[in-house]
Amino acid sequence: MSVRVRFAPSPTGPLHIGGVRTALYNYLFARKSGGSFILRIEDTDQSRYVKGAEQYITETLSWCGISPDESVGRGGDYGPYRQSERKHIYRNHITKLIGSGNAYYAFDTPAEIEEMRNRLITKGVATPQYDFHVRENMKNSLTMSAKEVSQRIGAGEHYVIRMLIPENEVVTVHDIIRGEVKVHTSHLDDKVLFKSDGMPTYHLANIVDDHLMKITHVIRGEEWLPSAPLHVLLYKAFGWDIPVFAHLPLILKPEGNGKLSKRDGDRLGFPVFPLDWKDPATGKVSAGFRESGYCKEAFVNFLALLGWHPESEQELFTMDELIEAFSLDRVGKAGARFDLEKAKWFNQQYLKSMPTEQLVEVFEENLKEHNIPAEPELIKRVVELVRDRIVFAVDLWDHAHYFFQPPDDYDAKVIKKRWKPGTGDHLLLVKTAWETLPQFSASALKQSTIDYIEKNMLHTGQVMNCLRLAVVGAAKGPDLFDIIETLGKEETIQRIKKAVLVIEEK
RNA sequence: GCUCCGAUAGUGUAGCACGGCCAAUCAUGCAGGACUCUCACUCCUGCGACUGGGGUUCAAAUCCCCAUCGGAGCACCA
Repeated sequence: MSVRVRFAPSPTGPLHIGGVRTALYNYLFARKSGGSFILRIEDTDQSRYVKGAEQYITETLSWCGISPDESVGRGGDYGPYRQSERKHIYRNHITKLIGSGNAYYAFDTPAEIEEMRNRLITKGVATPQYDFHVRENMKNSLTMSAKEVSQRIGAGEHYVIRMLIPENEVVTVHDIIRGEVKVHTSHLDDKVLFKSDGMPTYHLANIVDDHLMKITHVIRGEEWLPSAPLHVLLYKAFGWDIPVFAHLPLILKPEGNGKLSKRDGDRLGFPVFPLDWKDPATGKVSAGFRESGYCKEAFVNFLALLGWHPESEQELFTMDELIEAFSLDRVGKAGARFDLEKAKWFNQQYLKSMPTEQLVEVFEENLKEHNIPAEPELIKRVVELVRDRIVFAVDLWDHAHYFFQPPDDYDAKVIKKRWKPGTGDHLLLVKTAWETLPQFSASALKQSTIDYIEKNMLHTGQVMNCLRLAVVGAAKGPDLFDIIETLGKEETIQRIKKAVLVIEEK
């Protein structure tokens, strides 16, 4: 039987990176085993539906290179792939469950349930829930005649359908990552399977769809582990084969305790979403990795290693290499802490191997934004000079803007440390020496400068640092003579004259 | 509170199913150094961990028990 896995998000907001990782692991597992990866939209809760969320999910997966074999957009033999379009299917199946005595109608109002809970609490019951202790005392098809049940339903009375949890059993969940997880049914409650609005709950819809879509492995977040026993019971009640489970460890916030949340991103200033997300209600924008300058390869690579470790010590993976190396039994059990530094490191690694042309494209955009026209040759040259010192492609501007616009101020700290009486004169004399050079090349400039320094018994740093300050405005950047050669004779001379004038005046 | 899950350096982790090769891996981070006009890059060196307590054993990071700490779940949400 061929492997079939699914990613089944709810369109209630932007996909969180934990969700993206779940999708990624499903995808890797499917590809590795030559199986299929299905994208199913779980939109059974109309009240929580958020416009644009489904689109966001699709766009995220597409950005990451995670392409579903079957989905709303692509279609497939097991559609529809949106749960809201599968209502009738759930209806049919729940009827079977009632027929076999595994589920029952319940007419209790929310107030009545609340009252029941309060009663249990005063009796000292630790977990006041709708279960075998109380179901015989509630308003449901277990306690009333078939006639009364059909009368109530016929009269249009609101009702839900609940799972009848068997009383004294031990349910075993087989999980690739965690081994066997055993839970006694006395701790489970009679979960609602069908809501009074005519929609199934997650539990029912999920099991029915997974079975109908022939899902072989359920790979999902750890937050589902507690409800896995219920799901096993449901498969059994239907008489279906139970898929293999794999509950992925949580992604933890960078510092402190708890799982990573949207608020952490806002608070600490880093993205927790793959793409920018504009909340349709508030208009607030949450930052995404893509817009923050991460390349998709780095993002995927980073995510893959968040909770999974390959057999080798390899850290840099292409998607194909990930598929090759991935296996569920090497997914860790403990929560994986989100480490932004590591994410940056990945991005830097990918930036290094990125073709110059791609970086040039980014930088051309930057220049356009700043209304600076420039020759393609020059742009390329600049990108080559600074590309080693950036973490994000968008950093190019920070590291290269001075090639296109003269500094408008000079780093005060550097002035204080390096600029001595007489420095201005030296710079002007060096400049004069340069002007007589037959060629304005880095090597010639360097030779000429060294000659001057030696002849006047100066220290290298004394002159060089101030030259850099005059040309760049700060103590940073690539080789000074490369910068000057790139800038050209006229521009360099202008900048030195201006710098001496401005700094000596202070 | 109850149920379930987890715990190796600042962080991510390897090692744990089959106990000795573990004076514990790799990377990141940090510190120092080399290079150098500067910032980066690169290279070198260093820092730093088996949550605690019992037990089993000749031998425990690894197996067992307890404790502690942390997490998740406990809806007509998914």
